[in-house]
Amino acid sequence: MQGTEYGDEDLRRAMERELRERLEESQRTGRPLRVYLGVDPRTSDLHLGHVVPMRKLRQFQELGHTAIFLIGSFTSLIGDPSDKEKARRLMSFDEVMANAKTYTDQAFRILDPEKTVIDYNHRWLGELKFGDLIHLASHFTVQQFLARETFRKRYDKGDPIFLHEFFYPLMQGYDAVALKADVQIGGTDQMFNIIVAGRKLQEAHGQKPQIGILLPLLPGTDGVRKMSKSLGNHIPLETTPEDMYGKLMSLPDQVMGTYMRLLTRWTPEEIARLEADLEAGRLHPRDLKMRIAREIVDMLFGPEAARRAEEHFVRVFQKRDLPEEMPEYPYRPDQPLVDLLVDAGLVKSKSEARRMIEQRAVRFNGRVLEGFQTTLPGPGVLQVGKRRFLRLVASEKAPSAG
RNA sequence: GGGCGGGUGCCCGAGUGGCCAAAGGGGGCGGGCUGUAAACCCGCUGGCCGUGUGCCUUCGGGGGUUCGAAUCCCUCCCCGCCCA
Repeated sequence: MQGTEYGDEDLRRAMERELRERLEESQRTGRPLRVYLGVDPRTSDLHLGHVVPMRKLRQFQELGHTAIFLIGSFTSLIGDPSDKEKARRLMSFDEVMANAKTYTDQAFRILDPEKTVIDYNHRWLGELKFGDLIHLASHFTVQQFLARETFRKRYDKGDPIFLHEFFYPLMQGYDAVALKADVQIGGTDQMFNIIVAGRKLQEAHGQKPQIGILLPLLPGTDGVRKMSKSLGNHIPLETTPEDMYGKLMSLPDQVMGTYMRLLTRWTPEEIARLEADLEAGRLHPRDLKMRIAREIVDMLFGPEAARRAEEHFVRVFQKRDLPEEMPEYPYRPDQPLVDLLVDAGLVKSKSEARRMIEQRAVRFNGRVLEGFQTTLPGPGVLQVGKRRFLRLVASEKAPSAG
């Protein structure tokens, strides 16, 4: 149960005991445990925050248990209210399935594709009748829901709480029933869904209640709030090793410990040593962060990609050299700078282009450019800010006469 | 269904006839500095061009009053509270 977090000693002890018993039983009977992790495709990206529970799932997988990666094709329609202080938009099934399209590919960066069971909860949630819902709901009181912090806050503030939001835990709880889950993995914000809703509904259906493994939440790039795409503080899995490395380097120093503990493959002893070195001034914070970034990129993309990502970072951000590779765009002698920046996609609008020029953020071959209507003397490297680069190349074909 | 309060830029929020492209904060971006795309400091943050006391679009939707509306009126939609 290393690395778990329950916020309540009794619960922790109970879960530890039950897990031990269930593992022993599994060993005795030869029946692997059914361990599941559910992820809602509210967006198209999985991110580093998802990696934490996925790695835990992978551990069970390696021990020979059945790992189920559940895609919340139905729960996503509502969205989990557990971690949000406002109601979420209802989504359409098509939208959700479109988002889910690459989820499995992304997940297989961590999970073993050969051994992972992929399932979708619309298969059973979509089949429930109104009467079934009434039965599920009858196991809970409104007070239990209102006691939850996120609903409590909204209630006190006079913010809307929609009735359908109460269905979310019922749905997730029923997932555990449908999957006959022995263990469910989730973040600490899943306490209610896993421990209350899931276990209660399983017992009501004559099943042994699942064991909840609750893992700490990974803070996002702001270093404070839970990583989430909707908060804009996420590091997506679907990106380049260079981008991931850079985003990791922009983390505030104070979350390095959390990242080491939750994401790296390092042992607690190694982490303790690194932290002691940091404390004593033997290890530079930047260097530690570079090691963390490299380790995480290595884990997800492999050692070679991690090495290249680090090189790129040193070259572009530390030495302020040009990146090895950059997008190309045809050079046109008559194209005014403002138009060029927009057409090439370096900025979103001409107004932004003008702002960038005014702020002396636009460089050509290393020299700051001035004047909106400036045209460039020839092919070369155009740069906006520190990280937007473009190689202007002579067109391969001469422009057709006309 | 009734009464009251509310719906403002990416988010939160101030503004209750002109000084409003709209305070302040957050986020984002840029510059400086650096140890890094941390921290810190400064600036920018609707669009368009002719960069000007410029033009266009924006304050839930539609309509109106006015020389002029985020602000007033009508109407519709949505949310909260209380009542039923």
